[in-house]
Amino acid sequence: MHFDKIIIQLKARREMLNITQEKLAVLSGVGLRTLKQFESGKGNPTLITLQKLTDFLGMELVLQVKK
Amino acid sequence: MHFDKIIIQLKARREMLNITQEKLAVLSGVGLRTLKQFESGKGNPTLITLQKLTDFLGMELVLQVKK
DNA sequence: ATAAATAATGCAGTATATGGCACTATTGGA
DNA sequence: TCCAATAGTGCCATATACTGCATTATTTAT
Repeated sequence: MHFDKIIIQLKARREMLNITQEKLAVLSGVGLRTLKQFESGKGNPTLITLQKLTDFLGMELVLQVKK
Repeated sequence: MHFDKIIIQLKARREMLNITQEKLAVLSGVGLRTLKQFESGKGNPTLITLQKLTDFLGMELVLQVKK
């Protein structure tokens, strides 16, 4: 997939915080099905969906020029 | 909007490279209408759409822990 | 001031993301 | 090994992103 890195990072962060997919889904306001699809590499979330997740996890999406 | 920053950065990068929306749309493989909606603050692009744009612009979306 | 280039918007069809539910698969601990 | 918790998947309805086309608005250069 194109965004393996983002998936892995988000998953790692969630696990580091000891939060299940179910909790993250509820607390971030993202559907459980949507989160599952994203974390398992299927799915193509919208920016808003992604931001709901990263917000709750204390993360942010940053756009930067490739070096 | 939630992602003003990303929009501004992308737009700035496009203009710095002297590329019109039309060219960027064609060359990145994103529909012109989609790009316009995004840059004008309407719209909620998917990750794939966003990556088509950032790829062409030599940029990348990075996920990081907020400080 | 005018013309040309570029950007924004309305409309509408198609594709797909979202989300719930039920079920299966996998993982982790006793 | 067995059970409970967690994660993955199929189905499917609804919402919405993606897109082209035509049109209008705005910006830029002459």
